[in-house]
Amino acid sequence: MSIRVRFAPSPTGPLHIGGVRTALYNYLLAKKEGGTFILRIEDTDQTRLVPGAEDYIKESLEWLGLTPDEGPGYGGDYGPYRQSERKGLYAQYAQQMVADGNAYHAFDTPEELTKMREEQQALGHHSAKYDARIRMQMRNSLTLDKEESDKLIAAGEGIIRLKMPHDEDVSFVDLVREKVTFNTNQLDDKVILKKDGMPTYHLANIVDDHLMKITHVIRGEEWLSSTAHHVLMYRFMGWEAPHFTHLPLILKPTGKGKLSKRDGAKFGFAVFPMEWHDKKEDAVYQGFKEDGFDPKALLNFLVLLGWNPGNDEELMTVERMTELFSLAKIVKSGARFDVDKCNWFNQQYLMATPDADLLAPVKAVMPEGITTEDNYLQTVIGLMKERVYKYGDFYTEGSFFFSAPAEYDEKQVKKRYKSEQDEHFAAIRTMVTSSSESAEALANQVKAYLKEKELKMGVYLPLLRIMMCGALKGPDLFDIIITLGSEEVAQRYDKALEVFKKL
RNA sequence: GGCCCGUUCGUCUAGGGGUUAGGACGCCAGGUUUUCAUCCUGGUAGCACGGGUUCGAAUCCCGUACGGGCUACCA
Repeated sequence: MSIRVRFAPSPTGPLHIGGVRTALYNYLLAKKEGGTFILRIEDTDQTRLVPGAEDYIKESLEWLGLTPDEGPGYGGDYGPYRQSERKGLYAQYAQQMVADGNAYHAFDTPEELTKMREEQQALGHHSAKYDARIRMQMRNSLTLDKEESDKLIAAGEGIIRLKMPHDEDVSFVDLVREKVTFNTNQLDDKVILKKDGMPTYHLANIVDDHLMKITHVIRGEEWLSSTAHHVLMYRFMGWEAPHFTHLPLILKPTGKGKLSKRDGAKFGFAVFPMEWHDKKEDAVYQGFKEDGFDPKALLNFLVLLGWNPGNDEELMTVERMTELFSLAKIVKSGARFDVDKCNWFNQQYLMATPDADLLAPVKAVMPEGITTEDNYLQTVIGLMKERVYKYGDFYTEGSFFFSAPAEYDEKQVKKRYKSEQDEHFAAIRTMVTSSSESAEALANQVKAYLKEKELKMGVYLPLLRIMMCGALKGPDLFDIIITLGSEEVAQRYDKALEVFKKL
């Protein structure tokens, strides 16, 4: 049987980086096994829907290259792929479970539920569950007489809850954790069909996974605790359950807890694939795309956060990941998000990408008002690419390619500059402002002069660099001079010397 | 609180009864460079703790501690 996996996000906001990794693992398994990667939108909670979130998810997946084989807008024989459009499908299964005695109608109001929880809390039961012990004290089709209950159901009142069997161990195999067991006495009677007729996650999930012939469920660890409910429902329906794999969570770089939406701003990096404008909060969350990451680098970093190929390979294309991927090698424990390593991956990709291919993404993140010839920018890219991490760094780290230095490293200038050197500077100026055939030729010319006059390279060259760049950093000095062009070099030269004299 | 899952360098991880506990990021030092970066070489640093089992435990078992998740008519 062909493998079918799904990535099933809820369109309640932007796609979190943990979700990206979940999508990636699903994608990799599908591709490795020649299976199908499905996108399913889990929008059963109408109150939490966020406009634009679904489009954001799809755009993000496409930017990352994780394009679904089936899904809303992608076609497929098992649609619709949006749960809200499948609304009519779910009730019959809930009703079947009721008919079989595995579920029941409940009529408790939210107030009654709150009251029950408060009472239980007062009795010393922490976060009381609607379970076997409690259900006989509540208003439902199990406690009310049939006539009354039927009347309420006919009036469209109530919801449907799963009826947990008494004291039964429910086990399932998690492909990374092996056997996991829950006792039904610890499990609550989960709501499966809501007042508005929508299913909850639990029902929608098993119905759709079954109908869509999903073979492997790969999802975050937050679902591990409710998997016993799902397993039980498959059993109630007489359906074969898919294989389960629960992924360890991605944790904050430091401190406690899982990586959250706000950690991006807190630690200074993106936690979303693309920029997200939160209208409700009137806030903008940064994205890896806008931050200047190569999606391939992001994926490479993410794939290793919770999985390894079993050897020392780290730099991998998606094709290579696909070859090597295996659920068995997924790690059990949570992984901290390490910004440094993420940057390092991007740098590796940057260095391996031809300059011409970098042109477009670098232009895309250039600040407004900065316009350059493509040829010029490509030269800058070539010179700068092994000293930057992200696309935006070409501008910030290589600012001297776009405007003359506004200030100079005073300390370094004072250490080296003396006005007696002016005669030599005049001579060097002539060399660097006349056209040279190459950086190498110019370098030889200047160095020959310094040697002839018995001057120190360690004094003149750094000063020359500071004239051009403002500081002791950047690519080869003579490459910079050639790239800048004699006119610009002359201007910077004169301006800098003037400043040097006053220091 | 209850239930479930987990714990190897600071971080990501390999190893899964006998290893000098391996790699990568970071960091440090040296080399290369006029500088920064790249690159090369070297270094730093780890099996949470306590009991078992065993000739022998990082590895198996139990407990403790710590971390994580769940505990909604959210997903």
